[in-house]
Amino acid sequence: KLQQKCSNCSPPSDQPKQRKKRSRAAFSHAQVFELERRFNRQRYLSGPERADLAASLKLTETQVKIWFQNRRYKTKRHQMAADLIASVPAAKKVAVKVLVRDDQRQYNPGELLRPPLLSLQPSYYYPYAYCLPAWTLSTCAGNQ
Amino acid sequence: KLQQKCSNCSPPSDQPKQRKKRSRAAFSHAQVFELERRFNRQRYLSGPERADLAASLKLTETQVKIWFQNRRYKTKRHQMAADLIASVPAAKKVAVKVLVRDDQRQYNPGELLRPPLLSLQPSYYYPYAYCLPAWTLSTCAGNQ
DNA sequence: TGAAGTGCCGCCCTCTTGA
DNA sequence: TCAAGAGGGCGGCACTTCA
Repeated sequence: KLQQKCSNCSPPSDQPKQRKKRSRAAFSHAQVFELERRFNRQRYLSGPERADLAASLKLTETQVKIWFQNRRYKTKRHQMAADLIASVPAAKKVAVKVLVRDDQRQYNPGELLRPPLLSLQPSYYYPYAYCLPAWTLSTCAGNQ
Repeated sequence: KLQQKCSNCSPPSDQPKQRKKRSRAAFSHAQVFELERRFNRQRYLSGPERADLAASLKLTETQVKIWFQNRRYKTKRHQMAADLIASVPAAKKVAVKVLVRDDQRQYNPGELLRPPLLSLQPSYYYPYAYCLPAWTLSTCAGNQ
């Protein structure tokens, strides 16, 4: 765990690394609308789904992937903030008593930065689920 | 592929790295039987499934994970070998004509190193699929 | 022989940056 | 503001090791 694997790998550095020239693409309203609509339906995309969506929106798969990633994170932060202000008023909900059964300690103000780990959401979370070896194909293909 | 990223990372090397003393655990017949039985049913385990199985077999989750990984690879090698010898005798099966409908080209002997990509298996492939944030919990918890 | 080691890939999460 | 960069984790695949 404390290995700091490759933090400074390839240190000989012949090139100064080129800085990459960040571009900040700024998607169109239509693109954002479609992404938002899809996100509302599902929070994670499989490989093929991502490819289709990217193609239909004229975006790269990476852009779609990153957009969903950022979108998920944004939602989570808002959720955390909402949970925070909802729990501060000292008005304990009954539901809370049930949900935190595995963690009985009282939360100090500082600790509240970490979310309850059991959000008040329904099932909500749904990390990636593939059902086809599509990614295997692309992986093998790109594996020069 | 020809990157050898971290082959000689951490070169200052204060310690000679301790060699790790590989132990080669050799699972019991009962454990292997159960693993085999499960593998016959599903080739990939989700996080919770892995945890349950590991607990019931008195193995670590890593051991179960690695066992499935090795088992998959072994199966794949055998499959490749079988495909190879099955296609060499120039005795075209009828089934083949149907299964490769999307790829009409004739296979040259050299290309046969790459498997048909449409194995003779049923649905078979089924890369990991989660449905619960269980791994999120452990990830967050173990996050230093 | 087969569990474990090694290296590389991809996706995820978290936090930060800068156009 | 928000797409993208950067760091760290995890599982997978392809081999290789060696008890």
